[in-house]
Amino acid sequence: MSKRDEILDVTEAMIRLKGYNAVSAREVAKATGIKSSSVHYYFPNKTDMVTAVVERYTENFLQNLGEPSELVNSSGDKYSASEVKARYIAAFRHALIHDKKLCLCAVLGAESGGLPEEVSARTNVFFQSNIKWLVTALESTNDKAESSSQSLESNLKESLTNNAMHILAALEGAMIISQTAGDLSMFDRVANELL
Amino acid sequence: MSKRDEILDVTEAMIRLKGYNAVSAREVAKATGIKSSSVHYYFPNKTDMVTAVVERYTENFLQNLGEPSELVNSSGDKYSASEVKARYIAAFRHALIHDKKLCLCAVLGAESGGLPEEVSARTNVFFQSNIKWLVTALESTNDKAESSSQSLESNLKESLTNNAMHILAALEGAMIISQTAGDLSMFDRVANELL
DNA sequence: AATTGTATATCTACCTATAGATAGACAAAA
DNA sequence: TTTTGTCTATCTATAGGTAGATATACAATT
Repeated sequence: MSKRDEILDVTEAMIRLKGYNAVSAREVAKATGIKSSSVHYYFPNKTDMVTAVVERYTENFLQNLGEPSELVNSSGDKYSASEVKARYIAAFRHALIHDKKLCLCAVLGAESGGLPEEVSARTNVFFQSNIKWLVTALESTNDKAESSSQSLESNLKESLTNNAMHILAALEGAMIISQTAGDLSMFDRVANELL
Repeated sequence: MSKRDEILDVTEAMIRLKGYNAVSAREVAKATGIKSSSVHYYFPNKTDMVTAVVERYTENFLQNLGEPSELVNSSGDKYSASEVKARYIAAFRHALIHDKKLCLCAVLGAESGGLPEEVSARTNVFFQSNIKWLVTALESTNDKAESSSQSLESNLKESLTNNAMHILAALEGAMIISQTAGDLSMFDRVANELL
């Protein structure tokens, strides 16, 4: 792996644990075996560095979710709404249980009032593209009645969007609360309510 | 108001905007019209100061919610589950819309891996007492079937707890996402899904 | 083959600003 | 005359960032 990628890895991990302002170039440098001035060789300033981290995180996250249109289960059938949600939940669950860290954008979003604009803008892109993914994936299922009460065509998309926002919000919140409580099972209890 | 309370107010507001590590004694001092050494007169160190902020925030929040047993509507009837949830949502809505800030504990929870233990412990107390409040308030309503599918007595409480965690998580997440998006209406769209 | 040039990646050394905190003077109030 | 609240002055550590030396590798030039 390139040194640049190592730097991005370490920076991402540190932010996901402690937040933007708790991460310094010196710490990142120490963890990657170089000096802080060498970190500045790759990323002239902290804003650039964290912007790159958020962009990479968002790309990887969406790539891991896959194209909403290509979601088919083992029988080759289109996903049901429940299957879409389960797949989506699994992505967040992996971040929390496997990485033992929060979602990068939950952390940055919580600090967003004090971040460089470039960083908070990228954080928002993560949220918006997640909502879009969920809406698209849920739209292409058959059991559309699942999502809400309305059935007028014009309200269906809005209703799915509300549902998508709700799912994203609940998962981000559940990660924060269960991590703070030191009780990761709490995440699953919330996630089960969403299916 | 006492200088001590002014300091707590300013510190709380700053953390809710930018996070723990973006707040300094000097900034707090400037905003309260004193010098940073005078801040240390009231709070020997930052951990003490923020611990006091979180404790006060939690007390005020619970006090504002009121005793779960005393929740009665204008007709003098016990609250329905929907009314309990609406009341709970209103407390978070006030923080976001009126104060124009996130929930203190959403911010601190997101940074919890890098906080002094005293602070993260108090943050967890906020979450746990909120869950307890919600469970108690929902328990004392009549329409218990609302919350989930199980009906065995032993599972009822667990089911209510899951529901409470879910509501808390969704509200905390919704605050973060809508604040980052600069679109506070998103909060209401998520909140409506919870009723 | 030896030499030179250039890009890449790293270092040491340093600068300025700020963070958290302390010591001790001073003034007003109780 | 002790307590309360504030100040000035200062310390040490760290943050973010820059300048400029150095080393290495690879290519082009003679």
